[in-house]
Parts: sequence; C-alpha cells; structure tokens
Amino acid sequence: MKMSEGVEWAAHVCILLHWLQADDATPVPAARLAEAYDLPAPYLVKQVQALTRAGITESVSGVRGGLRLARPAGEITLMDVVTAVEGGAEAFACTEIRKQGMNAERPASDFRGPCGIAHAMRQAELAWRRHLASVTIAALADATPSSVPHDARRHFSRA
Amino acid sequence: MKMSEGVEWAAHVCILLHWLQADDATPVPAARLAEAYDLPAPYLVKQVQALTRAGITESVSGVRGGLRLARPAGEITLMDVVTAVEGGAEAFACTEIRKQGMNAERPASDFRGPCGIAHAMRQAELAWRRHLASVTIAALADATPSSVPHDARRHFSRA
DNA sequence: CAAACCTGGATAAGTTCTGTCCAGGTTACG
DNA sequence: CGTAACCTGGACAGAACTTATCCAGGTTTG
Repeated sequence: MKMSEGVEWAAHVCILLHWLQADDATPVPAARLAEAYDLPAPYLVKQVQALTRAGITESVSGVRGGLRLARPAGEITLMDVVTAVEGGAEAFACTEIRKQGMNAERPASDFRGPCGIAHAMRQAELAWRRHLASVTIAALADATPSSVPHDARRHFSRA
Repeated sequence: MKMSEGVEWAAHVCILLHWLQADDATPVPAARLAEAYDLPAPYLVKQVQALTRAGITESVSGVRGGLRLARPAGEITLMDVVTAVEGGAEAFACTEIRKQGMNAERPASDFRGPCGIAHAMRQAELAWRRHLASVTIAALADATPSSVPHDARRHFSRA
C-alpha cells in the first residue's frame, strides 16, 4: 500500500507551473522542471507525459517548447494528478475467495451481492478520493509562503 | 498504490473464525483455514502470523492448537486488519523535494510547516482510515447470507 | 516419544517501481 | 534549409517489493 514517488513529483510540477504562469504562459521544458527540484530528468519526463496524456498539462513541441497547465490550477485537483500518474485502479482488488474452497459447490446465486469486504474497502477508498478531489493545485499553491513562488519565478527567468 | 492480497485473506479468516466461534472457541489450525478458501497454506500462515503479532488473533501451540480471535469480532475493525498485514506506514511518503534544487540554499525556516501536498495526502488517508475503523468484523459477518456461516460450521465440524 | 501445531528465518520466482537510453517527430531560428 | 531544442514512445536494466515455499526449532496432547 504505497503510492509511487511520481505523484509527489507531478504535484510539485503542477504547482510550479502554476506559479510560473502567473505572468505569461510560455511553456517550460521538462528538463528545467527536473533541475528545479533536483530530480532525474529522464524519469520525470515519463511522469509528466502521464500528466499530458491525462489532459492536465499541455506539451509544446519544438525549440521554444515545453509544458504548461492545460487548464486553470483551480480546476486541477490532487485526485486528477494521482489518477494520472498511478492509474485509476482501486487499491483493493477483490479476488472473490469467498467462492472458493468450501464454497466452491454453492450456486452463484448465494453470492449475488458484492463481497462485504470489497464493499467496505470501496467505500473507504471513495472517502479518500473525495478528499483528494476537494484539494486543488491552486489551493496548495496559495498555502505556501509567498517568497517561494517569487524566487521560483526569478530562478526561471534568468535564462 | 495497490493493497496486498494478504489483507483480503486475513479479513476473510477473521470473519470465518468469528463464525466458527459462535458455539465454542476451540482454536482452528491455519492449514484448515487455508483449505476453507483454497489458499496456499504456507503463505496464509505468514499472513495470520501478522494478525497474531498485532493481537487480533491468538495462537495455541501443540496438538489441538490453532488460531482464534483474541477479542470479540465487534471490537476488531478492518483498519486493525489492514494495519496488521500491511504495516502502519502511510501510503504517501513526502520526500521533501521542495527543499532541493532551486531551493537548496534557502534557510530551513522557510519550510517550517509541513509540505502542503503531504498535508493534503495525510488528511485524505485519515478519511480512509476513519472509514475502515468504522467497519467491524462482526458487522461484515452479519451482512452475509445466513446459510454461508451455517455451512462453514458444518464444513469444519466434520473433523 | 510421536504427531500435530505454531514461529521465525532463509530462499527463490514474479511483478512493479525507478531510472536510463535511443530512435523518431516537431518547431524556431539563423 | 539545416541545426538545435524540445516532445513522444518504446525498449531495457536494476532495485525493491510481493508472493510463495521450505526448513529447523519449539510446544502441547495422548
């Protein structure tokens, strides 16, 4: 039950892109994003490709290309980022062992409804998802000390 | 972000032990539990050892030994089982990348509070945990068709 | 003492995560 | 128009974790 590191990276990247777009919306090369947080560039590229496939970021090819947020940061939630990077599969996968062994002979009608365990797990995950969906990238960005985004813009402008 | 299969096994085992203890509380050998759901016995043993270490089940050594619930099923929650099998570590592990790269030079005081992303993730996980903690083994057992536990007892009595 | 049971550790195969690399496509700019 | 900067996708290792098995040792019943 462990979340991939890519989620953390992707979330920070989204926040950083939001900061950098306060003024203009010129795309940022993935290599510079990696440099900003000292991450392995080729691997980070993989992760942001997932963001792009999910429609969270937009990519611009060519010489002055790079990445930018595909929509306002207020409309991107942590849930969106997690789903993009980790995939939408549920953490708990019911394998219906209740139908095996001593119950192998029972008619399928005895197990019509979903397994109670699976149902409870699903409800818990829904609570988790609902919470993540209530947190936007914009909200996360606003919650950081204002000097950080300012310095981030300064760091990226000297190019 | 995937939960280990052992959680499903352990939860079913707890429910089954609860059913079998409706009358008496004689311990059940782990090998018979494995047989009940057609699971690989040596590996299932590993998982129930985790339950025992967590104080959810009790083990009895020796010839008529086996496992039994250490406390009433109404006082064992899904959260207890998940924590026992998966460990208590949080799914999201913040690696503080905000302090790296362009922010490596900044004083630690600039990052005094917890990273916003980590905080949001923690809150979401808390919601998940709260939900799991609200579901007891007894509740799960009561939610299954009554013929299933009856047949389970019959299956185990012919020994 | 033998048989049934648990415990812990060692070990191996399979899968996922992390990370790198390369070939190919697109765009800006001199 | 060609080069350099940038993205995309796929292939490919190595590390880490999951799943699974086995064995040596300890405990209890009869």
